[in-house]
Amino acid sequence: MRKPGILPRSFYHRPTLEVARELLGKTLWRETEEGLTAGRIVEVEAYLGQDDPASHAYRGPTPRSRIMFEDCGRAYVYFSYGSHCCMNVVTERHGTAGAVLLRALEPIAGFALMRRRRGRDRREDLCSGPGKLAQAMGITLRDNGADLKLTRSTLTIREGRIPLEIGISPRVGISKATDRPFRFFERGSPYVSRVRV
DNA sequence: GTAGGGATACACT
DNA sequence: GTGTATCCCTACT
Repeated sequence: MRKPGILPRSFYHRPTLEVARELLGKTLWRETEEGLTAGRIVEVEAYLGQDDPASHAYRGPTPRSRIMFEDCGRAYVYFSYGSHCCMNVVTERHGTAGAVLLRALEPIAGFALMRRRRGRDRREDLCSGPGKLAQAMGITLRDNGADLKLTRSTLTIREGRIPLEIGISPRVGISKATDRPFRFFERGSPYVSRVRV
């Protein structure tokens, strides 16, 4: 399969909310020994730094959140609720924390492999949530820090078809700063996570 | 509606 | 070093 061009550093080196909105429609590509999987980003959430109580970076850098303060265009992967990994994309300049959580993908390649990893058949069940998409793409804590901008990387973000209409809502699954409209999704997509808006 | 699961951060000793 | 509250969730009932 022919792959689109990789997003450059300048794409990530901007305010997090801007990057979050523009990540919609871009494509995430993953290559492993098992094969290729890819999906189009249809739902994201922005997490800021010191100003954002819902962010892992809120209390400054820790061993886990350190990467959010560093080089942009890398993956921040964390382990959650005992069984799932979630993938974020680091934004902003070095020293300023920011990341965009990838919440849902529209599968575009490697359907069989995604189904095998997920143990689910329906396309809507493969990547419709942050834990689900990490599982479908084979993303684990070992991918924490992976550079998404390098051709030789097995995890990359590339160009894609931009959405017709973008929806905005508060973030889900958080207990602090629940009023901020930091969730962006492709309106009408059957592949977004099934949470109330 | 809720069980499950493990890493993380921080308050303590 | 130990205790414990929390968590950017999923799958099942």
